[in-house]
Parts: sequence; C-alpha cells; structure tokens
Amino acid sequence: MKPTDAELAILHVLWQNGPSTVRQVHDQLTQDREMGYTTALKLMQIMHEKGLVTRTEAAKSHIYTADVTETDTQRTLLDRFVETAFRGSASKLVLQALGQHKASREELDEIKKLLNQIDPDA
Amino acid sequence: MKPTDAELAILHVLWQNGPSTVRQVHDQLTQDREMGYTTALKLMQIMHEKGLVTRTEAAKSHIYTADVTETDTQRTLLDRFVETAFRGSASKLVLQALGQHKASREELDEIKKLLNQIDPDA
DNA sequence: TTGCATCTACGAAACTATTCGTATATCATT
DNA sequence: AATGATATACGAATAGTTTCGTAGATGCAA
Repeated sequence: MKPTDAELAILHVLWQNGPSTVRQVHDQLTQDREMGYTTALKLMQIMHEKGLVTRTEAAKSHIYTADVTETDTQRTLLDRFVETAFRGSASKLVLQALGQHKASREELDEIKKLLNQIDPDA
Repeated sequence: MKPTDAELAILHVLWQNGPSTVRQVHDQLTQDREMGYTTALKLMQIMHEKGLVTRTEAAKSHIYTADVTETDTQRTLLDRFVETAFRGSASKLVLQALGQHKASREELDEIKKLLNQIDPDA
C-alpha cells in the first residue's frame, strides 16, 4: 500500500500520538499547514476504505488507529523511491543523504555500527 | 522543479544516453514498460514547457536534452522524500536503506570514507 | 425537549498526471 | 510532384488526489 502525501501526514500524526479522533488529527495538521476540517475527515474516511486505518465507531466521534506500521510504510516507500529516483542504487542515495543532511554523533555511531555488522572486514 | 515519475523515467534516459529524439527515448522506455509513442512525445513536450529539457528543432525530429542534472534532481527529490516519508530524519532513512538493500564492498568502503570525513572522531 | 455545537456522510469541483487518437506537417524516395 | 513513412501538435478522456460545501445525525446543556 502506498499512501499519498496527505495520507502520510495523517499517518504520522497517528503514529506519533496514537489513536485519535478526526478533530485531534486536524488540530495537529493545521499547526503546520492549512486544511479544512472536512478535508481531514474525508481523507481519513478514504484511508479507512483503503485499510490504512481502523476505527471505533462507538462514540459520536470515531477513533482512528493506524493499521500499518511506520517502519513497514517507510520500507515500502523507500523501495519505490530508490527505484524511481536512484535507479536502484541504494548506496548512491545513502551517500547523497549523508552528504546533505546533518546527523548527530549518536546517529553517525549507529550508522557505523550497522556498517560493521553488514561487513566487518570492509 | 519536481519531475513526476514518468518525467523522471525520461530524464534517466536522457542522462544516460545524452541528447535524444522522442523515438530514441521511446524505444528505450518500452524495453521496460509499455507506452504509446505519442505519450512519450506529449510528456517531452510538457517537460519542454516546464523547462526540464531543451530541444533543437532544426531537423524534422527534434532533439531533446536534459536541462537539469541528475545530481541536482536527486537532491531535490531526496530532500522532499526525507521530509515527507521520514519526517526529516535522514539518518533513519540511511539506516533503513543500508538494512534492506545490498551494497557492494566498494560502496560500503565509500560510505565509510564519507562518514570519517564528516566526523573523524566518531 | 428544544436548541446548539459538533459530528459523519457524501457529492462534486478543482487540479494533476497519464494516456492516446486524430489532424497536420515534413522529408526521402520514386 | 506524388506517395508513404514518420514527425509534431494538440484536444480530450481517464484516473487519482485533494479540496470543501451541504445535509443530516448525535449528544449535551439549559
């Protein structure tokens, strides 16, 4: 499943804050960008149809929960992105990403650790 | 400028093969997936309007040239992707990418070299 | 229980990306 | 110069995303 950009923004709220109402998600989203309430509602209804989220309809306000994990979704998106933008070369993407984005000492350590796990002799 | 997926596929052909006619690009593209000739033509006309490519109209068959570099385009796309899919965390993306994609010994070496340049003490 | 605030459902507009058909232009060959 | 192959231009259908207005349901508070 490939969420659209708007859907991804909503998923991020759900991943971060846990199960939420449309109101809560909308409040969060509108801190960054403008969006009508019914727009958020409609999107979440569509996501429900697609199976990206589940919802509890017990109360007046339905409660939505992400039904895909952040990691799985990122993996799917990354696969596609490596393919389309970097012609399948993940290492090129890595070099580009490391070159142009700041990373903390801890993150760099973590990356080095992973590299040593992959190939301790390199 | 953010090329669409179809536009990106065309740019890749131009980056790889250099200035080309619609016919040449179309021949290349149809090795991977199906696409009508006039579809490729239309896309390249649109890309011309957008300024993604330039073209020489001297001959009967126009010759198209990429007017954006591969690296610049990848940088732009990567920035956007890190933002939307990884909420700005490039290091998470790197870890994910290294974890799920094969990289050759040479590529791993190159990545390690870059890491040492970024922070020799880490 | 009446009314107000808030909710959901849903149709449809606006926009973008992709696709191709058809009309017309160009050029090489006879 | 006429023919046929191949080119461009361009309108328009299709599909997907994002947007919001409006109608109607729900529940709390006076």
